[in-house]
Amino acid sequence: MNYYEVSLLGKRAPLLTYRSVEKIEPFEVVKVSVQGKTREAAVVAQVEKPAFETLEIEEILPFVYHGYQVETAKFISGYYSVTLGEALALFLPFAKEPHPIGTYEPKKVGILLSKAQDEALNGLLKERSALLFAPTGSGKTEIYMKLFERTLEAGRRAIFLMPEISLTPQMEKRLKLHFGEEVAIWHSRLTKKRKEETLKRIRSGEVRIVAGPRSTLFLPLRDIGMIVVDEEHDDSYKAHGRPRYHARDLALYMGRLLDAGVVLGSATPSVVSYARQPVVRIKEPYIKTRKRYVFEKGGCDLGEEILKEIKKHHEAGGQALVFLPTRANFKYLYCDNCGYTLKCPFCSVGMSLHRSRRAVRCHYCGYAEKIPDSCPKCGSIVRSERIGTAEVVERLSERFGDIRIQQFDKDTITTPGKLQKALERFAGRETDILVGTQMLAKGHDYPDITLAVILGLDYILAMPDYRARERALSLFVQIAGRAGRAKEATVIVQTNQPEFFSEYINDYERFLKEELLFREGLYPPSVHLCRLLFASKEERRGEAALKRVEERIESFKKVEIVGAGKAPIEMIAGKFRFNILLRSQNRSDLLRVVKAVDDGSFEVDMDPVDFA
DNA sequence: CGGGGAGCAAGA
DNA sequence: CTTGCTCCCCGC
Repeated sequence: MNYYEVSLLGKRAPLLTYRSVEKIEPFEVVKVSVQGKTREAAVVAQVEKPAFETLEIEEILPFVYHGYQVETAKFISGYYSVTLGEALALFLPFAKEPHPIGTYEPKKVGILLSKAQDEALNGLLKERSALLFAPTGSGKTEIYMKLFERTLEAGRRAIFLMPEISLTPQMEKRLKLHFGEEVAIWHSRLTKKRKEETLKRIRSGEVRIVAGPRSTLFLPLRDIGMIVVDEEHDDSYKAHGRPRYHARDLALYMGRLLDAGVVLGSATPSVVSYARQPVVRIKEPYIKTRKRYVFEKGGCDLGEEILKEIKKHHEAGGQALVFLPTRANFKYLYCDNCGYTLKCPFCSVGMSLHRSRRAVRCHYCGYAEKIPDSCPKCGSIVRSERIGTAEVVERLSERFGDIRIQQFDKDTITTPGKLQKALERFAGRETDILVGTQMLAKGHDYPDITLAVILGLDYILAMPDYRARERALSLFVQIAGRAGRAKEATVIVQTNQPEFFSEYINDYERFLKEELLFREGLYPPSVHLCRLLFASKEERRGEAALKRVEERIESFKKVEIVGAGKAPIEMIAGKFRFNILLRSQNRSDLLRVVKAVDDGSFEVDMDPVDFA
C-alpha cells in the first residue's frame, strides 16, 4: 500500500494523508473524501504509513501540475501566506497525455518596425526582463508582436497579459491576423463551452500565444519563452482575494524560473518597475499631435465653462470623452439641516444614488434600498453630493438634446460584448461622447477624440495612499493620451492643484525620479510593505486580535509598525475592520515576522495597493 | 475552505 | 432552557 500527503485545492487546510494501491506521482490531481465530501487535491509526496487511520484515494484524475507551476505555487504560498492548495488552485494543470497535434510550421508574419521601434526591440532583447517605457501611439503593440514572432521562431510560446476588460476587439483582431490559430484569447467571462475548447487547444500544444488578464499566467502552457505585461502600472494585476498576488511580480518570477523574457510595457510606468527594471525608452509617439491643456479650478462639477467647451466642440462635429472617478449619479446623500449622510447599514461608507435603478446602493457590499424622499433623521430635504458618471450623462443629455452619449463604467460595461459594442459605436461615430470612470484609461484605442474633459482628479490625490500622486498623474496622462491620436486636441482638467499636473505633462520620467527621492526610506520600492487585515463582527474581538499581534510584532527589531488600528473603512459587510501596516528594509525579514506572528486571525496583504 | 460544536446573547 | 449566531477547531 502507498501513502500520500495531499493538499486540498483552494482550501485553507493542512496536508492530509490518504492511501492508494496505485502508485501516484507528485502533483498529480486526485479526488479524496474529506468529512464525507469529495474534494479535489494535489498529491504532494509519498510518506510512510501513518499512525492514524487513512481513507483510500477515490480517483486519480488525468491531470498533473507542471514543475514550473509547482515551483511558482510554492513561491506564492510562502510569499502571500496561503496554503499550497490555495496557490495551486490558481493554476489549471496539464493533461497527462496530451493529444498531440501535427506541427505546422510557425507562420511567417511580416511586421515592419520603425527605426525607434526597432531600437527598442533590440534593447528589450538584450535584457532578461525590462520596462518598455513608451508613450501612447508609439507602437508598443508592434514591438510585442515582433517579440512574439521571435519567440515562436525559437519554438517557444508566449503569454500576453493585459489589464481586466482591456481586451479590445482591435487587439484581438491584430493578434489573430498575424498569428491565426496559434493565438488564444483567455477571459474569465468566456462561456463554459468556449473555455473548455480554448483549454483543449492550449493543452494540445496548438496554441502558442495566450492573451488575457492576470489569470492567463496560470494556464497549462508549455515552453514559455516570453511574457509581456502590457499597461504594467495597472492595479488590476493585483488580486483582491486569497492569495493577493501581483501578476506583474509573478510574471517576473516565472520569467526567471523558465529563463523566459519578460517585458513590462507602459506609457506611465509604475514607480516600482521604473526603479527595478532596465528601462527601454521611446520618447515620442509615432504621430505627434499638438495638445492644448486648459486647467480650471474646481472640484468636480461640470461648470459652465466646461459645458460651453463641450457645446462648441460638439457643434464642430468632434468626438469627446469625459472622465470622472465616480460611478452612479452621486456618491453621497447629505442633509443640509442636520448634517446626516446616508450610510450603508453594513459598511461605514455612503450610499450612492442610482436614479435609473430607483435605489441607493452600497459600492462595497451591494446593499440597496429605495431612495429616501427626505432625511431619515430630521425629515428635511436631502442634498446629493459628488457627481458621478450617470448624472453627467443625464445633464449632458438634458442640455444638448441631440448629443449621443455612452456611459462607460462598471455599471454599464458589464461584459466583453458590451465593451465591444460601445467601442464599435464610438468608432463608427454613432456616439459623440463617452462619459466614464477609470475604465476609459484602460488602453482602448479611440481613433478620433479631439476633446478630453478630466474631472475629480483631486479626489484621487487626496486618498490616504502613498501612491495617490502616482495614480492621479498616470490617470491624467493616460486619459489625456486617449485624445489627439490623429488631430490636434484640447484637454480640460478641473483641479485645484494645476501645478502638480502641468509640471509633469511632458515629462513623466521626471515625476518618477522625484517620486523615488520622495519615497526613499519610507515607501516602495526602497522598502517593503505588508498590511495585516483583521475583520470581525464583534468590534472587541477584532481589536483584541490586533493588539495581541501588534505586541508580538513589537519584539522584532527589523520590522517597523507604520500604523495599527481601525481601517480607513471601519466596517464592511457588517464586520469591524482593523489593520496593521508593516514596513521593512528587507523582504525576507518582513516575511519571517509575518510568518512568526501569523495565528490565522488576519489576512496577509503583501505589497498592498489598496489601503481601504 | 466548510462542518460541527462551543460559547454567549436574546427570547419563552 | 431553546434558538440564533459567530467563532474556532480540525479534517487523513
